[in-house]
Parts: sequence; C-alpha cells; structure tokens
Amino acid sequence: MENFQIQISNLLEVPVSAVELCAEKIKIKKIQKGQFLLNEGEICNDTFFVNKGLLRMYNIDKNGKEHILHFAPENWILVDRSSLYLNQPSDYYIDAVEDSEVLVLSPEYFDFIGEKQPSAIARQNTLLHLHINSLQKRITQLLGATAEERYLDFLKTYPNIFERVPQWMVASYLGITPESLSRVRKELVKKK
Amino acid sequence: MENFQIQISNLLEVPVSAVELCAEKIKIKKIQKGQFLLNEGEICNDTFFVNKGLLRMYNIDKNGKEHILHFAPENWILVDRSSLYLNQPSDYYIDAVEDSEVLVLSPEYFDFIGEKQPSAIARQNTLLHLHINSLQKRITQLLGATAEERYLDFLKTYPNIFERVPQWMVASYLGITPESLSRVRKELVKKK
DNA sequence: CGAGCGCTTGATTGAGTTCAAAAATCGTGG
DNA sequence: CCACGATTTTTGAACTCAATCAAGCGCTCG
Repeated sequence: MENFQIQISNLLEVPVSAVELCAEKIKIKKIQKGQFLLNEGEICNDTFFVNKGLLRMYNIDKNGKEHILHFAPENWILVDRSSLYLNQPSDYYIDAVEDSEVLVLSPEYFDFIGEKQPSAIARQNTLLHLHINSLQKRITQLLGATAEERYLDFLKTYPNIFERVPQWMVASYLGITPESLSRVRKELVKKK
Repeated sequence: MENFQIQISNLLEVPVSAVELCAEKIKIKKIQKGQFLLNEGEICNDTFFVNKGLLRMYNIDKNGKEHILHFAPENWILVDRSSLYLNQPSDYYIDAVEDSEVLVLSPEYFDFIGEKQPSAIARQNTLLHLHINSLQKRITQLLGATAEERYLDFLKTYPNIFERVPQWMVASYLGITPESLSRVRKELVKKK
C-alpha cells in the first residue's frame, strides 16, 4: 500500500479501506521548485495535499511585494477555499518551494469518499473550522504582536520549516523586510 | 409579519414561508450598549444576527489592548465559528456598541431550517466561504497596506459605520493608535 | 458646573524600512 | 571538484511611519 493513502486516512480520519476505494480518483502530481499549481486570476479547482516537499500560497500587492499567507509542508493541505467553493478567480499564487509531490484532490473526490464514509464530510467541516481558527489568530497577531513575537510564533507554528525556506520568504510571511528579520534574529541570539 | 423574518429570508436565500415555519425557534435578545453576548473563555453557542444596532467582536492581547476582528451592523451576522463548531473556548469578546436587538440563531435552528429547505445548508456554506474570503483579504491587507490604505478600505467595507462608533474603535480595528488615526484623517483632509 | 471621556495636537521616541554594500552561501557548468 | 556568478544574508546609516507621552479642547451627562 502506498504511503499517501495512510496520510489521507489520517487527514480525513477514515479507515484506510475507505481511502483505497477512491484511490484511482486521486491524481498525483510532481512539481519542481518554482512551478505553479495556481496563478492569480485562475479558479482554484482542487485541494492540494502535500505528500513530499513544501508549497506556499501568497499574493502580490500593488507595489509588487509578495505576502505569504500559508506554507504547506508534508501532510498539510493547501487550497484557496473561497475560490474553490465560490468559483471565483483567486487572488493568490501557489507554487513549490522545494521539488514536491502533491495529491490533487478534486471536489468529486471528496464527494465520493463522503458517500463511502459519511464521517469524512464532518471531518472536512472540522478542517474548515480549524482553518478559520488559524486565520483569526493570524489577524489578531498581526494587529497586536511585534516582529519578534510573530517570528517566534512562526517557529512554533511551522517547526523545522525555517531551515527549508529562504529567510526572505519567512520575512514575507511575517510582513517584514528580510533585513528586519535578520536583525530580529540577531537580537534573539544576543538575549540568550 | 415581522421585519426580521424578511431579513433572515434574505440572508439564507430561502422563501419567507420557510423562515416562518421556524419562527418560534428564534430567540430575540435586546442588549444595551456595553453588554456582552460572548466572553473570552466561553464557548460560542449561537450565531447572532443583528436586527437593530451594532456589535463588535474583539480580543484583548497580553498588553491589555483590544483588537477588533469584526463589526456587525444591521443584517450582519456575528459568531466565533471556530468556537461554535469545534466547541472550544473562544479567544474573543462580543459586545454591543449601540443598544441593539439580535436574533439568537442556535445550531438547532440551522438544522431545522435546513430540513425544511435544503438550499439553506448550501447557503450557509457560502456564507462560511465568504467569511474565509474576508479573513484572507484582511490578512494580506495587514501584511501589505499602510494605515491610510487600511482606513480607506475600512470606509468601503463598513459604509456609514464610522459615524456610529468612537474613533478609537476604528483605530483598534485598523491596528493603529487613536492618535495615529486622527493624523491619518487630518492628512486625508489636506490632500483634498 | 465639573468630572470624565474622546479627539486633537505637539514633541519625542522607537520599531521597522530603505538604500547601499559587504560577506556568506548556493548552484551550476566546465 | 572547483570556480565563478547569482542569490541570500548580514551589516551600516539615514530615514519614515506610527507609537508614546503629555497637554489642551470640547462635549456630554450626572
């Protein structure tokens, strides 16, 4: 049995047997570092489950600056839910930070597995609400916390990811310049 | 027929007749300015539909500062969805900015109206995804936009609300100090 | 009328940006 | 495997936006 079936089983909290029934509905896609799964203006048609590698989702503001909304390492999912559900052009890009392998989960896939295993539907709703929870926390953090606090929180939220992405991407996630992040880190070393 | 039934009918995009069937499941609550519908640490058990008045949802950071996540004027809904769905203690407060009248919509209410009118369920999902959309936009805005840009965007998002709330609350929504907002506004007057 | 609250204004401070350049690291082709 | 160019990170100096601290004004409500 392929490893990814176990991961999907964990994600959706359904028996592996149910996942196996839908195995042929999953497309596996390998993408190289820098390649895109979603471009601004496109409709996000699928949910991406990261089997190997690391993706990010970001947008570009009117000054041409990138702002990263999420990273997604192994076993995370990445999707612009509002574009997917509402069938609206997305404001975001999704690309690979490392050479990656993703499982492309279509809405039909979720329908199908929901039929086989109704609890999967509730689980999707839970994932949706966990997502809302993280978005809300991110907002209150951006409203109130300093660059240093946000950086420390990033390290907790994404353990072991700092080593895998260029530092300027972390800065872009935090909403500060790469120079500022470099200084924040220098200060933290001094403190210890 | 009461006005609020028409509003709920609009919100859920179902015939007024379906709303009427569930009318007795709705609790109407009047709350005075400053009174709370949700306290930090409590589980958010209901969705609040603002029939009259104006509410806000906010949290308090470790320095004791308030950060407003949402305002909700007439015909808007307000709820900590992650607390409601996941049954987790909320990080947020909900209170009345003006004397208000809210419809307390329990999960059972939504179940009930969903049975009478299945399209209401899909509509709830749409509302959920519109909510995600607005949270995502807020994050990218906080990551990239200046205080002035955020203020102008607030005026668009919440037309006619500026006049109804103290200016320091708007500042708290924008993530700046009241003094800064005062200066931002002064600059905007000069520009014209 | 006076106390309190909200808003403004001024002076100062400070966190983070910008611009510039050096240092370190990465990656790719020879 | 090394070398060279490109990218990333660090550091420095000047600057800017917004925060802080403080004072004063105006309004409201008891």
